[in-house]
Amino acid sequence: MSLSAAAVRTLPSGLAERLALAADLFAEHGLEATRVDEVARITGIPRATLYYYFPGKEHILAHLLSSTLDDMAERIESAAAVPGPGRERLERVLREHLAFIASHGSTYRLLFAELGRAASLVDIARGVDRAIRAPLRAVLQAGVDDGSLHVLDVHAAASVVHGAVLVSGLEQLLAPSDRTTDRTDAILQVVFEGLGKERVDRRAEADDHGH
Amino acid sequence: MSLSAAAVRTLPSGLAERLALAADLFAEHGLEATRVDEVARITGIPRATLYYYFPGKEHILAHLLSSTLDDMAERIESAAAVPGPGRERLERVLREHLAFIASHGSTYRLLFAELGRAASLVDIARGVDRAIRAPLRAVLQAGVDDGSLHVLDVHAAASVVHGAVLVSGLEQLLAPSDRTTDRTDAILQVVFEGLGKERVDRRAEADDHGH
DNA sequence: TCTATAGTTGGACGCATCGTCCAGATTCAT
DNA sequence: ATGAATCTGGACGATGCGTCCAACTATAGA
Repeated sequence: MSLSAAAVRTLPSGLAERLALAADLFAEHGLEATRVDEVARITGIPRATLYYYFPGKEHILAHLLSSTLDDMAERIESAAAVPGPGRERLERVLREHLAFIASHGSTYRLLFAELGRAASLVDIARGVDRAIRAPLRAVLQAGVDDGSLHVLDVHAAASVVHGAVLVSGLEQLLAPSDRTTDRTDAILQVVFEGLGKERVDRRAEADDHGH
Repeated sequence: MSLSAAAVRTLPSGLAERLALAADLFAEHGLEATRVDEVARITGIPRATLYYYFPGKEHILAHLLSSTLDDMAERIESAAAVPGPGRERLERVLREHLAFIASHGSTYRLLFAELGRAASLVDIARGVDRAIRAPLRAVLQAGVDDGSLHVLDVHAAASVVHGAVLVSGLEQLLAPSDRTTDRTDAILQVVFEGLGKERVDRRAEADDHGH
């Protein structure tokens, strides 16, 4: 919806479903190395029909990315919407984001690959901002306002957190583990506590002993 | 050198130099959308000569990425090698990394774009690990050992920090600013201090007053 | 039921670009 | 000077994109 790649003609929902089958293809080979014939074969949608709905291959990909982004936006926004202090909302958003990467691995990789591209799929960058960055900034700001987060520069913090989750999440994809939860906790620990030494550890719940 | 893409024949240094001119091309259009004829035109190296040295287009790209990685490895390793507490070495590495991204923008974007790709350029991932991740883990571990860093999980911390710097750095590329230093400081602040509230704020400079 | 309109498809086509091939040119060491 | 290695122009086959169109199917209205 949000991308300029939006179909000139409205795409029947049946087709939209079957198109999703092509995501892995694109993810594995990249945009150009993916053959339109392959997409047609995998999805069962005739080539001519693909070109009936899309002006070209890259628009098929854009549609896939776009709908993935819509999914993500929805999940992240609803995680962000749960009331509570900014700090907790942020944590929820980050967990959701990590979970999303884990479940949509292949598509997410693509999103990430096309992200830097200056050329054709620019709108993707906008979509990423809408789906991820904006909600991130919102909860960060909320945390600043209610004093539950230590944030001096919301914009910088959003970049840092986004990158941290993105790269960590992708790394988990490459070296999958059964202890996903542990890893998630480890990532969040770094994000919240930072790497610097000086701090009063207030979470006296675990083993620890004040300071 | 390190990548399997290493030329079958040794590449004359003259060509290597002129080849660098093609980096922007690849960066802007991506691997497949970059025409070999364009590469030939831009670099002044005849097409036949390109194919004399490289088995194919993607190997040209791999060579570019590989030598960029070598540069980066050198700079980051030397930043990491300066003696001192782990915490300071880490900071130096991160600043170097950010500076590198800023100066090698286009190539770096590509590196990042091809990173997730499972297919042809796998070795790139290995190169990134060698050039960035390994030094990062080393200084993090040093910080753990000498007590200058607060790190529970070196691997997770390396991912987080890498992602933070990567994404923040790329973002600076897209929206360049004259106050690069400020931004760098803001990024490092988040990395070192984290987002959690509870801490003894040693920077008692600003207006604040508890909460 | 008939018919017009929109949706859908197979198949052939033109075109761009890749990578190959090779004959000839150039360089370089002996 | 001569042979070997390096380099280059140009032609070629193959592949895959996107276009085109004629035919087929569904649907809706009369």
